[in-house]
Amino acid sequence: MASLEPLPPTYDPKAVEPEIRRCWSDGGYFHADPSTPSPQAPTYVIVIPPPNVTGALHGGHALNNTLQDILIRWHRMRGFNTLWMPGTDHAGIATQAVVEKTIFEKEKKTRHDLGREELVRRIWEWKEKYGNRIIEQLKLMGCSCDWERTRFTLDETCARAVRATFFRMFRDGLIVRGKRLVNWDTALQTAVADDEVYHEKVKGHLWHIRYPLAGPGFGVQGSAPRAAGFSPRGADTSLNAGEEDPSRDASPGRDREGAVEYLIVATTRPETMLGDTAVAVHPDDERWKGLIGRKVVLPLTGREIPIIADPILVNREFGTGCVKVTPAHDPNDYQCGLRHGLPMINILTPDGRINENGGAYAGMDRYAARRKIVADLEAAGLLDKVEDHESDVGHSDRSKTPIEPYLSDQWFVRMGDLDPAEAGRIEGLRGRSGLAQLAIDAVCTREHASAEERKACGKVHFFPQRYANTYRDWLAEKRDWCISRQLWWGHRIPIWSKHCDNIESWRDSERNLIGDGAQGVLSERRDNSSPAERLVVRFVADNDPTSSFVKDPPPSGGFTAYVCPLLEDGDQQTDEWSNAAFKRCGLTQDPDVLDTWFSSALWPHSTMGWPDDTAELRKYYPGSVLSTAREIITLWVARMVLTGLYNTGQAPFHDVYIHAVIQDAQGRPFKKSLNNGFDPVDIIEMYGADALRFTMASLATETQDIRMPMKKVRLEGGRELQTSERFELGRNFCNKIWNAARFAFITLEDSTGGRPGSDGSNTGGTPVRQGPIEDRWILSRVSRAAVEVQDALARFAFSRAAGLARDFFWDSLCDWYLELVKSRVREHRQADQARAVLAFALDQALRLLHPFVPFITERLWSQLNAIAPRRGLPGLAELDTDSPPDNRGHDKAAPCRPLVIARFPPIEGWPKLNDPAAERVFEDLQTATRAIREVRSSRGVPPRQAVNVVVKVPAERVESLRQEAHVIRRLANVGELTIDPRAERRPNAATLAVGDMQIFVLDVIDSAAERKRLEAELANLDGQIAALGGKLANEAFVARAPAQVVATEREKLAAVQSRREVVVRALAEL
RNA sequence: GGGCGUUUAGCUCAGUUGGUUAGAGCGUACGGAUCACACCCGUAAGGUCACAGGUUCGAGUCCUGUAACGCCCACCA
Repeated sequence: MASLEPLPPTYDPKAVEPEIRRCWSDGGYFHADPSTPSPQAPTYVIVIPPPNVTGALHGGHALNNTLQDILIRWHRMRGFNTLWMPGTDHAGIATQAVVEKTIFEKEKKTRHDLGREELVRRIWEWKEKYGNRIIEQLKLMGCSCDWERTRFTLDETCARAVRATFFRMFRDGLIVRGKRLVNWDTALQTAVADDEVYHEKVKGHLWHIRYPLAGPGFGVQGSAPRAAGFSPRGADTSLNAGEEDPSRDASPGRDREGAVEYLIVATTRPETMLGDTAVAVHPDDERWKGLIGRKVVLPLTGREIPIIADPILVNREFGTGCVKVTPAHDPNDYQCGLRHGLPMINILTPDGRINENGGAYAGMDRYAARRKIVADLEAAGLLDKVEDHESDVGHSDRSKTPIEPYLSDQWFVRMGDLDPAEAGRIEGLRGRSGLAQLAIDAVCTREHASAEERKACGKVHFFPQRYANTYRDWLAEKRDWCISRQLWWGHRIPIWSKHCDNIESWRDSERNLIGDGAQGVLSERRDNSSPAERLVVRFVADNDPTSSFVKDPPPSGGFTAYVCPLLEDGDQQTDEWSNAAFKRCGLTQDPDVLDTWFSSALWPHSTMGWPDDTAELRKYYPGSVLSTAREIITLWVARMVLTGLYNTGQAPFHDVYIHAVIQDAQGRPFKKSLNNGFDPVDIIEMYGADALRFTMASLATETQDIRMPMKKVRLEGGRELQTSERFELGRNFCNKIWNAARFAFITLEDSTGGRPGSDGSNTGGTPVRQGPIEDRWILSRVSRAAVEVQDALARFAFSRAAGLARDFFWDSLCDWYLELVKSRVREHRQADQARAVLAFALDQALRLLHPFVPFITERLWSQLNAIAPRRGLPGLAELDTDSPPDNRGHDKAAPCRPLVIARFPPIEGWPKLNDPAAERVFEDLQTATRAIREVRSSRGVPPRQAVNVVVKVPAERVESLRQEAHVIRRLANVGELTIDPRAERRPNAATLAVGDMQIFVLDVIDSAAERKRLEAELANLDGQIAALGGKLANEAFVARAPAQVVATEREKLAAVQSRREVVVRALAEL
């Protein structure tokens, strides 16, 4: 690094960032080693929420990864063995859809044209080509992940953990097979997740259909022909159903004698009636009470279906109070069907046509069938009426076509409570009743006052704490987790199955499978584990309607055998290898893949090499913090806790930090479709990575939303992009840091007595404690800033931490201290000590700021090392820069450690530098300075023109104030400054009363303006006196408020009153 | 429908167990090409803390209710 070239006056991130990135990368500073720096060093670990491999960096990533990097860099500098584990997620459907789309656009081929193997190959190809984009973007941001460890949820390390977990869960009876309604995309012929379904209002109709009652003795005679539904006589019998009948609504479906002839049900999807298996009414509904248990004839099919009572499904007030029940095609009906043990008739083919269960309508597209059915019902006189109806219809986000609820076989993880005996046998449940309970009990929902208490509690803590409830409430439902997806991109479900007509045919396969002969599939394994430890077989009897797994094959009748092997020593060919082996036994692998969240759930331990007992797992698991968005508390966080406990016995992290969601000015979340977000790479291009990061940190308050007004700008090249003025906050601050450092470098180099530190006594021989007040003050501020910033970070109060660091740097260091150093250096007044203090303060500031703005601070650090290599304060604050880096340092050749691994200011600050008295006095000086400036400004005194000032202070402070007078003189541009305990106001002087001082600014008088100013001040003081006096006159206050508070109020009143006297006198003399 | 959050200066937000006449950044106004920085420096103006009750000696802060906005979850025959 060419450190000593003069720095340009404006910080140029583009000139600095690539060089710094290379320096960090070459030095390997982000790499974590389980045994370095020392076995005793505490560990700090964050696993990155793996971004979607198809993804590009967006605002949410910029925020979340900035915050994680701040935590990581902070702890690395504190000497922790620090690991930030990076990686990407294969993101099942999202990735497959993207690749399918590009293939279709280029080659007009669907995945069915390509076939499974070829499509998966193409997706891998695509992933290798484009899958690192987001990683590269994270590097641009300066994220200090251990890139050597970068994982992918579909790589072999993760795949082994997936297979091992599935095997264990299957063995423990926690993975089961079942029917389930999925959101079926008939265009893509795949199930899509709930969150991939969007709802759209669609104008449709509500068809009211008559279901005639079945059985003898009901309604009019001749119900049998009507029951067939097709009979024209069906129409004849509905005598009173015409629109002209005013009594119809009051007693629909009754004949002239009031006997019930038919029930009317309403539906938006008439074709689903082909799969109806009941009509439900409310049990307390007087209209239909007597019919419960009878049957109706399903029109068009002639099937008889029961009338059942269901208070959950039926809303008495809605429509006729009768509901058709189609368990295979509606989620509510499905639940109802389960409650009543109803048959479930699937009427659809995967591509959305009516299947063989649809009788005459089989083979028709569902919408064609709908039209035909409506026409047939009308012809049969069974269509009561048709209403316009607007309803929310679920659409697939991928194909934009309407979703069909579709009943299919799926795999589930059981979340609920198990039979106690069963639960007790499962080691992974650690004595809990079930997986959901295991995860619920791991999280603390109580408030803890301190970090120590939290640690003692031993559970996972959420920040902000309220999100613990979101987590717990969702888990408390204990709904089974559907883990199968009808996709090709993902972890294939490690289950091979075979249907057997009888037990003998199974015995053959079994011999092949686990026989001890050479032909036994699993004998190819290297280890000596017994078959039971590496192979689990479960059976489902053909005649079991619940499809429950049993351990032994049914002695009679057909059944399906499900085989789950533990394939943990495989390689990338595992699927091919095992498929071939099992094929020889007549077994075929389940075509589905696992839910993406199944592998994400294992991320904190799979990335560390579990199920092997690796050094990484021992050192870096469990992690310290998980930082993520609230929308995946349930999908991801809960499942990580659950699998972490189940597999390892330990929750995967101690704290969960939930960051806010960035929204636009209208409060809408950033969405691609709205194009209301920003591209962090654009922001880095325009303002620099540090500006992006500092702004992000400043925004990270505890609220759940962050609003970010965006605006469009057009670059010189004509490209249009979205940005926000708020990033100027970060850019301006970086420029300030840059220039303050430039000034410091000039000052430090300009030393006639050699650079500070060159002789080892870098305070110029002057004990800092006796120097000018600004030295003691800024050093005390350095110490306090170190404490306060770290205190805020420890509470995940990023905005506060950034604000404190900024205030310290800009307000204290730049606006006050540097301004005072200027005159000292120029006047050679204790200049060496000023340089020493300046070098120390800048050193500490760069360290403190590094986690927020790493690039600029690292660059300036190298310059500071060259100019002032030794900058500790002997006896007061020793620094690691004062001695050469130890042998464990990463970069032995460098004269100084790079900032990225330099020591952070101590968490307890620098106790020997704390000087509250100096801070108090300096505050008074600041107040006096500001007061004089105000007078100058309001009188229009030109900045260059000095004013003369007389200050009256109590006699005991005269000496000390005379020593400190340079602060006021310099910063308020005061010429003659007289300090006199007996000073009197002079004519033409403006009068100020601050603290215990009276300040007279001479020869600036403008009677009218002065009167106005004094009167305003008087009004202000009177207001305060009224408030304080009223409070103290209140007997209840004096009696009940703490004595301390009362005493403070009395002191305040006295001080304000004495200031008032000064003002009154000045007014009188005017 | 269930849960959660927000409402403080023109804008975006702080305000730490209740205790000065409520703060910051941006924006605005005035002054400043002073040898670190105009992406800067100095100064100022700007607030019935959404509304209505209550608790308290004392409420931006705690409680109840109302309103508006927003997020998550569930559901809509």
